[in-house]
Amino acid sequence: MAEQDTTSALAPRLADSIRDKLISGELKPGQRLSEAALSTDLDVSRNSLREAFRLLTKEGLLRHEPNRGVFVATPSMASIIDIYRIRKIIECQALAKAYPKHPAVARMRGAVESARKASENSDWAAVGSQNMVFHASIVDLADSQRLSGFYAQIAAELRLSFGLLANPELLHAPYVEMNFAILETLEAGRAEEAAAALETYLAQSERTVLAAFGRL
Amino acid sequence: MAEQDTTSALAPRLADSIRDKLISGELKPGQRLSEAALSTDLDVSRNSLREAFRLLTKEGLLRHEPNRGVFVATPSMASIIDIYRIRKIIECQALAKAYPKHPAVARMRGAVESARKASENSDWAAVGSQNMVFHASIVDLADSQRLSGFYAQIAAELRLSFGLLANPELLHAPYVEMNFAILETLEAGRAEEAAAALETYLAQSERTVLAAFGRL
DNA sequence: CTGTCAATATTGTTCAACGATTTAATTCTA
DNA sequence: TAGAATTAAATCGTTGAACAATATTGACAG
Repeated sequence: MAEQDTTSALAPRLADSIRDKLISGELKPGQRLSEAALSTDLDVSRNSLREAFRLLTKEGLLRHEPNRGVFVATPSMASIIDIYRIRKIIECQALAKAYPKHPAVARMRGAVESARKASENSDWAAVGSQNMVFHASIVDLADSQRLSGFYAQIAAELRLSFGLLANPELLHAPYVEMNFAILETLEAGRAEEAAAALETYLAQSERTVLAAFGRL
Repeated sequence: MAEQDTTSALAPRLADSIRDKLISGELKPGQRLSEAALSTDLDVSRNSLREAFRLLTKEGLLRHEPNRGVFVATPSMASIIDIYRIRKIIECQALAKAYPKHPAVARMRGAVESARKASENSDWAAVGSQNMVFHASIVDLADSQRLSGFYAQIAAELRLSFGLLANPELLHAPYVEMNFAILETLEAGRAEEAAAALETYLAQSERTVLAAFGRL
């Protein structure tokens, strides 16, 4: 990997590191994160670690219980519904009003192509990642830094939910070609139509995820 | 005021306290916040204060420069445009798809009524606050905790911009009756029409704010 | 088995310290 | 005197230790 960036502050780097472990599933929902244990583990002081905890708590990835510690957030049906509600509002609007030659369209295309290759290799984790890139790029169409940042946050939270679910193929594979269709429609200048397709997509995806979640 | 809530953690309370000072204008944009000075001022440790700083930085209210300290965020035209872009997407969609008997509608009505009273008394600060309550309630129509939280954040950032501008009457007074009209349209079951009116409203408000900002 | 109470562990907060970086002041040179 | 270079002061970044407050555990009595 690349050498760590010592220029930036420690706490955000710690938060990045922990976030990766959360998304990768190394840290499991509900698990308690001991300040003492983690601080010696990561070789940082308790104070620095606590600063990182605050950031992740604000992102919704950790839950803080006073005098008891921080825990990995436990996804629920309610949180999944909440997040999909937001996705429908933000992604569909961003797409509906998009300029077909926006720079983010290139990123959408790149994500679709990468997802196809990963799909051929049955690398479902990569398919999932590229799928996320595709949708983040849709939000980028709205040209709002803050909105993109917010979306990145709820996307991370959603990935936490995905981590709980078995069968990643079922969760991601069917959507590669739907993404492609949406992209084509957008580039053809029919943004409204693409947005309608995306809404259908999201509704279907939500049903799948909730069903899988209900099976736990 | 009420006695302080010692049950909750210190850092969030500090953040609340500082946020109030930011919105009220007690702390002015661009101003540097010394850790040492503020910690003795508020009678807390530097560590606790730093935790509060991180929270507010993540909210966009403070800007952090490595090894130089934190500064009150300086609103810019870019940030105002960014925020209005988000408002159009979120508020209009929330309103367009709203259920006319949603509990948040009552809060909208309360805000309109309070704003009218404040307007009669020429209490423009109160008019502005109630205006914010009205729009936050619109977002609540979408029934998404996360979305409402995010909106609260950008609303705070927008209030920071308002604080820079003179003539609060011009910024808030004209919109009281427009809010009322939107509310009536929604309650009449014409949500789409209300959303269209809101979009016009937001475009006009944005122009006014940007114009005032340009005069600085 | 259940409730009480002490012992233990963990978090919440503060303080002091020190290296690193920025900012201000001072000195030196042309 | 103006400007550049150097030194000194202030501030941040991070750590470690300390102690109070709270939560958990385990022993014990009934």
